[in-house]
Amino acid sequence: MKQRKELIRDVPLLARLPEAELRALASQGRARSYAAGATIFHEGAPGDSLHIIIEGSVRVAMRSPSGAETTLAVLGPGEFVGDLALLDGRPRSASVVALQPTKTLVVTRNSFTRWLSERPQAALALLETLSLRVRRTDEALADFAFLDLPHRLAKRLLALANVQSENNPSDRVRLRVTQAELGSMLGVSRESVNKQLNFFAREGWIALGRGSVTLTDPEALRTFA
Amino acid sequence: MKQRKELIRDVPLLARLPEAELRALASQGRARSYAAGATIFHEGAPGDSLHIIIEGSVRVAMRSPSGAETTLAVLGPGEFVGDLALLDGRPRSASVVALQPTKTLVVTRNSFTRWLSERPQAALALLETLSLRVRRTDEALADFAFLDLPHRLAKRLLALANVQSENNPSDRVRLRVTQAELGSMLGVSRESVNKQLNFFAREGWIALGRGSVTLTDPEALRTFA
DNA sequence: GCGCTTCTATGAACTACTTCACACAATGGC
DNA sequence: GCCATTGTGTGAAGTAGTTCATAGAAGCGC
Repeated sequence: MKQRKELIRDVPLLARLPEAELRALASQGRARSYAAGATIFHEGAPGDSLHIIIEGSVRVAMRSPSGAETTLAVLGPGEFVGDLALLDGRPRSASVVALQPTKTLVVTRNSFTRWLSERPQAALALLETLSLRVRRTDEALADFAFLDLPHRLAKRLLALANVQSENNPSDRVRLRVTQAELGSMLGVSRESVNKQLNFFAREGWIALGRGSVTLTDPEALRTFA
Repeated sequence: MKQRKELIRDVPLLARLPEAELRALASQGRARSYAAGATIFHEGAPGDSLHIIIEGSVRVAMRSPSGAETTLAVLGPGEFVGDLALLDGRPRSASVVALQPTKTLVVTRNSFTRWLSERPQAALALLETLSLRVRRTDEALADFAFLDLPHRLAKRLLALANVQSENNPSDRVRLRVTQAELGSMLGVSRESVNKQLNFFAREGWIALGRGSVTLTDPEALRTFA
């Protein structure tokens, strides 16, 4: 019980709520575990639960009619997925798959909406979080409209580095991501990502490994993007 | 006074609130008028007000470093802009320009947040609206990643038709939009839009005019998209 | 009514991506 | 240790978009 409450503390959205309210939400949740590669929920399915990620990481993705996939986000501990279906009652807008063995805390719609309607402050915090999300997505949309692959890729690498090294401010950040994954995030082919990464590497801005990209000169990347 | 309250009734977001609460919000708002082409607010500016559109229409757009523009949305009476800056306290994420002579009802941050924090139901309704917005934007993002111009264009025409003919369910919808505007919505050049529209026209699905696109066979367009 | 501006139309040359084909390297299962 | 799988690297050919140039038509200001 103690542990769960502590974990929820890390959720940016909820971190500022009084302890008693945290305890109330935590007590409603049920822990679940997923193996690497397991699907937490499918795009289009009816949704009545919110997952707070306790451990591991997940990929949020949408599928095109023709079978291609685009990655909307990769989320880790302290973040949550499934809130949309909960708030507006519609089917899941995207699929969520565990990237590693992952533990989540599942909160059902009933307990969440009851909890939320009793706590105006939580609703305001959630509004703020959703606001930021709309901003980020709008920005991504603008990037798609304006920027070519080299610049989008540079931006994305820096964004990934930002997320990963929040507590570890070392200069050389090593991103664990494949070129195919980058392609699916950017809406381009794996080959194009490869060629562009090799260009960055020849400039000395990054170093490539199997399944990893290491930013050796983030500053140069930033001025490029 | 009566009139203002009636107008707010049309805002989808707020339409289900009890009358007394509507009156409370309306009494906080101040009417403002903008000429066609006037800027309501600028991307990057500090934002402390929400605009509810009473009359006319506005274009929400972001600008690239190199000066190009992308249109995120075109909104009409009953819709609102500026909510993000109000909810998360950040600068304006996009610029808003009046397309026609436009009247808005301006609500300041102070009165809005006070009003909102006293009304849990309103917060829930807003959460639902923002949820739907996140969904729409994510979908737009997926369209950018998956679809080529012909399909994106077809989809956009249908979406515009949907918005415009909510009350007018006639088959032949006439959209008042220039090809340059379509290009800025889709992130492609005006010329590409032109060529694709002409293809649709040759197929007999639409008819073109100066500053307008008329959907003559929406069904065919839909099966194409 | 005349001219200015906005909008549509179209072709030619260019570029940034795509798909396909293939080679090779590292890792994991057993 | 071997094989199957997953990931990277690269070139050739194709294509969907770009920019640039140029033209005409429609509306608007006065």
